[in-house]
Amino acid sequence: MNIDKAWDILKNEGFKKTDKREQILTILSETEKFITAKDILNVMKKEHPGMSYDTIYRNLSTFVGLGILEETELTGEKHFRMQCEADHHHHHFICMSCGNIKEIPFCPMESLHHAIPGYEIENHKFEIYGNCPSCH
Amino acid sequence: MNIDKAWDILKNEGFKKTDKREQILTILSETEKFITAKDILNVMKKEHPGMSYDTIYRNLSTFVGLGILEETELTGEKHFRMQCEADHHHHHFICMSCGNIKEIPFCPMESLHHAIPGYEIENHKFEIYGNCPSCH
DNA sequence: TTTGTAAATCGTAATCATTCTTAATTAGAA
DNA sequence: TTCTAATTAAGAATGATTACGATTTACAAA
Repeated sequence: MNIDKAWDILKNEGFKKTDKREQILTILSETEKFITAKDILNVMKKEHPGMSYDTIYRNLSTFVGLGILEETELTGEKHFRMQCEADHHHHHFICMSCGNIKEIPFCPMESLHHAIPGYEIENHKFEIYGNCPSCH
Repeated sequence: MNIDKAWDILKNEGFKKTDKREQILTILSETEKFITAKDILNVMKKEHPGMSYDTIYRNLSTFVGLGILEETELTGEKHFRMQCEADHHHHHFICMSCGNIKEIPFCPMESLHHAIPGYEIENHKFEIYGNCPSCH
C-alpha cells in the first residue's frame, strides 16, 4: 500500500487530510518493519515538539480499521506497518534481529477448514519468528 | 499437566513448596481455559485478602519458564493455562464466547520448513479464534 | 528440635502502554 | 469568508505489569 492509495481510502470514508496523518503515513511507508506508536512519536517530535500520543494512537487505530495498516503484538507492544499490497492472503516471517519481514505465501487455514467441523472460524494468527538470512 | 508433575519440576529446579504456589496451580488445573493474573487474584483474595500481585506474576512467569504453563496474549492481556500433557506438538482453537480450547492436531510449520530456506526459525505462533459448536 | 539462611511474600510504589477528557484549533464544505 | 464537524493538544486517568524494601517462611543442617 502506498500513501496515495491510503488517501483514496481516507477521502472515500470522509476523513480529512491533515499534516499529522500525512506524516504518520510517510513514516510508515518508509519502512518494511513493524514499528510502535512510540517510534512514530519519536520521529514526529522533531518537527512538532508538542505532539500528542492521542493523535498517533487514534489515527493508527483508524488506519487499521480501514485496512491501511496491519497490526501485531510483539513483546507486549502493538506494532504497525503498511498493509501489504498483495491481493492474496498470506502471513509473515518476522526477523527478531533486524525486524524485517518476509512474506509467507502459505496459509495453514486452507487445509484446516475441514479438520474441525462445527467450529466457526472467525480469525486466525500465524506468525513465524527467527533470524533472516542476513542476520545469522 | 497435573499438579504433582508440576511439583516434580519445581522441586527438581530447587523451588520451594509454598501454599501460594499450590493454590495458583490448583486454580489453573481446575479449568481448561486461558485465565489472567487478575482471575487468579480474585479467587485467592477470598482466602488471603492481602495477596500481592507480585507473587502471582512472579510465579506465573516462573511456571511458564519451566514449561508448566503456557501463555498467550488475548485482547491485550496475558492469559495462562496448564501446559498440555500431549507429547506431540500442536495448536489451539480458542472459543471467543466461552473461552474453551480445542486442540488442533496439526502444525503448519511441518510443511513450511523447506519453503523459506536460509531463514532460521526460532518460534512460531498459530492460533485460531471463533465459536465452538456449543456457542453458535 | 532449633537455628541459620536463602527464597518467597507482602504492601505499595513505580512504570509503561494506551485511552480518555476538555478546550482549542483546523480542514473543507456551503 | 464563514460555519461546523472533525481533529488535535495537553495532560490526566486507567489498567496491566514490574520493582523494591521490609518481613516472613521453607527447609536443610546442626
